[in-house]
Amino acid sequence: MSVFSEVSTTDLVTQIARQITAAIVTGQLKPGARLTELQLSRDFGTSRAPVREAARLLESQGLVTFSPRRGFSVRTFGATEMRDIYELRIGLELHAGYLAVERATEADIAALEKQLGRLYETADQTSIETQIFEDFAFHRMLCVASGNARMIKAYDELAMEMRAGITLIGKLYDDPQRMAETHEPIMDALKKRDAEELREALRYHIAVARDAVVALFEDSEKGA
Amino acid sequence: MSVFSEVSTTDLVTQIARQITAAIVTGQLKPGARLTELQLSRDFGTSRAPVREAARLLESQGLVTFSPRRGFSVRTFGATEMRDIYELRIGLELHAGYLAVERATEADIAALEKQLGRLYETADQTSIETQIFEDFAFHRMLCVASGNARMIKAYDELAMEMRAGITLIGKLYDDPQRMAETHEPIMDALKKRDAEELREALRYHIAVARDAVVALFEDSEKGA
DNA sequence: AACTTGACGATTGTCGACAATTGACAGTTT
DNA sequence: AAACTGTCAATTGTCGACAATCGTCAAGTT
Repeated sequence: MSVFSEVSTTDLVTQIARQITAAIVTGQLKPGARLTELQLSRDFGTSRAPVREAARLLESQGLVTFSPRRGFSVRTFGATEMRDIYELRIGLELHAGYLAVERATEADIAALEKQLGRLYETADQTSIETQIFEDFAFHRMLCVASGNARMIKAYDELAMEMRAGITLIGKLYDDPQRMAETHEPIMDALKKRDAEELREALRYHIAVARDAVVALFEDSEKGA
Repeated sequence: MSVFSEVSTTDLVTQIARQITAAIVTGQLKPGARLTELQLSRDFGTSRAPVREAARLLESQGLVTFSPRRGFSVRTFGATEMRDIYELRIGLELHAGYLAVERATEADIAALEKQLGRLYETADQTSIETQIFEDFAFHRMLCVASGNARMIKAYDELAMEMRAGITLIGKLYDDPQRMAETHEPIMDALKKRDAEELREALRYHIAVARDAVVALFEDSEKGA
């Protein structure tokens, strides 16, 4: 074992993608905004090539859209799109839970309980982004507990889109404390390794989130 | 309404991505094979830029892997990876069926029945690829019938990986006729709009495919 | 006045070249 | 002989430039 740790040599594409992603999910870049390559390359102090590749990467993640000869734009989210995303998440996460009941290790469950604790800890944080981050981390851990790597990848893709959409709305959880509490039935069912109970707990939990998000989107669409 | 139809101006990236994809899913490019940009650009008669972008596109689809400073390689599939993929597909497609029971239009169902007919028609085809293609088309239509656009996208991503993996094995269905027949219970349940029956039909159908594929991969891994 | 045409600026599509890094091989030292 | 070091070919990372295309807007025509 070496005394030294590796030095990071992250390439430009990764760095640029990260920065654009951050700008989108934090709402600094609003949906529909055009991302011209020249402008971005000026901002980053690079040439257009890495910017293009980073943008294509984000396109595959569903954060930006691409039209030939028109370039990249920050993805716009509609109510039906958010409904679709959450609906898919239900199918995904219910199955992750089903698998986790059989496969979750004690370490997995311990990690989930610890994460549940973090939900309560951050409940008084004013930062919505932090709360969302911790909430997503909990659900991601459930996917990890499913023992299915592809499941995690699929969840990450969805989470990115959900995060961008939620940030767009600006608010979601009226009561963070209560939000944390609604994870308890999920935790209980998993600890009991009761597949059916976990299924229902998850279905309810995500459906509530779906309805809240979709309603907010529908309102904002009516208003606009 | 114009007399003329649009002329295609597909850009190089799309064309290149298509060709590489075809080469991978048909097995002409074997897993692990390195894709050097210069070589590819020579083959396609273009510069490296479009090749890089096409390769990154395929990476996001899971067909090729990318390592910094090492470039692109055709993705290698292992037994556990294929198990994960099929497992996720189960969660996905079961939920698609659940939604389709409520949302499928008569046109959706008619399209599915027509596609079922094509399964029988192509059952005597020697080309495995054609059979796989038609089979996948059937299941894709189920996702379409779910009325969830995001579901279709997720399925397409999975299908691409499944197709590449299956082609790698070279064979899958011993009896194409029987393969076609096993779709009947799915069709019946959907026509009856019986959610629970459809769920079980799909679960069984996909689980059989999963077991077959995983077994083939495990054998080939033992052999190698 | 409404429509068509033409030109212009902005932006993307693609290219060829150079710099940086990697992996392998040979040469050298102990 | 083993290990280390230096060199070199191969490949990727990045760049700047040119050509092609699109949207816009003004000018011209009916």
